[in-house]
Amino acid sequence: MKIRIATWNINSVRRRIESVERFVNEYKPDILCLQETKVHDDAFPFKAIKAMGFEHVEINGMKAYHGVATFSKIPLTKVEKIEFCNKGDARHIAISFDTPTSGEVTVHNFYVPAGGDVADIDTNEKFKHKVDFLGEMTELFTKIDNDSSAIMVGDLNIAPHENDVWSHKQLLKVVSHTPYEVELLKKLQDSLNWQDMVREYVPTSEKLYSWWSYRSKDWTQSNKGRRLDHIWVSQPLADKHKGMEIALAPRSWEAPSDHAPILADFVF
DNA sequence: ATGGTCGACTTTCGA
Repeated sequence: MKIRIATWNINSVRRRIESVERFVNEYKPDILCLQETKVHDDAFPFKAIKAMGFEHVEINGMKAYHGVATFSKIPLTKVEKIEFCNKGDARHIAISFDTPTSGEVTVHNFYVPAGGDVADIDTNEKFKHKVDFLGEMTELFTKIDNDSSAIMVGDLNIAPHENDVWSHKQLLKVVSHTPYEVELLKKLQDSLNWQDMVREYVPTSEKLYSWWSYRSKDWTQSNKGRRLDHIWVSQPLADKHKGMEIALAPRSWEAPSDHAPILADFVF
């Protein structure tokens, strides 16, 4: 059973529905996880997504902000949406499906709060939200059995390694790369002994990014990126993935998202 | 140069 899973912060699914369609046609994911859909469930473009071949469309949205969605061509055995931090926002959706070799596999789709501009929980409510959110995620995965088959994808809004950002020194105090956030991400990774799948394919000695700011005339020329998007797998799946790609082409499509999609191939 | 650009039922905020 070959399965291709993709994750993409789309920055408004309605503004970029044509890009989603092009991405599906060209990269052919079996499961597609989107973040920042920015649309209330009542206005979600269901028909367009189903027309792309996804029979199963699971959404968790809110008006104007945040929102995640997971589309699947594979029948689902379970769907779960967890509300973190009791703030009424929509940042998680999990789907499960059956496999011949790994039992039931669960794919968690996350959009972690960006955290605002100042890395201080006392003066910046958004940063406190980010810290609390990561804490609740860690708590959740600590409770889950280490033998379970789990995949976590999404925009975690943290670039942990020195080569996950264009300049380690210049970003040390910038939210997304502060030592405190990196420490919290490490705790999250330890909670289920997650494998950072993407870095299995590109060693930490090499620069690797998935996001480039809109505030740059030519993102390819300045190449001031950060690796904010991730795919992690639990230990039972550590040898089930067969390939990975950060798809750079969609970042140059017309009216692009500021994030590039990431693809992961599995054989179960 | 403390800039710059996106998207959202918007004249401002979140990213």
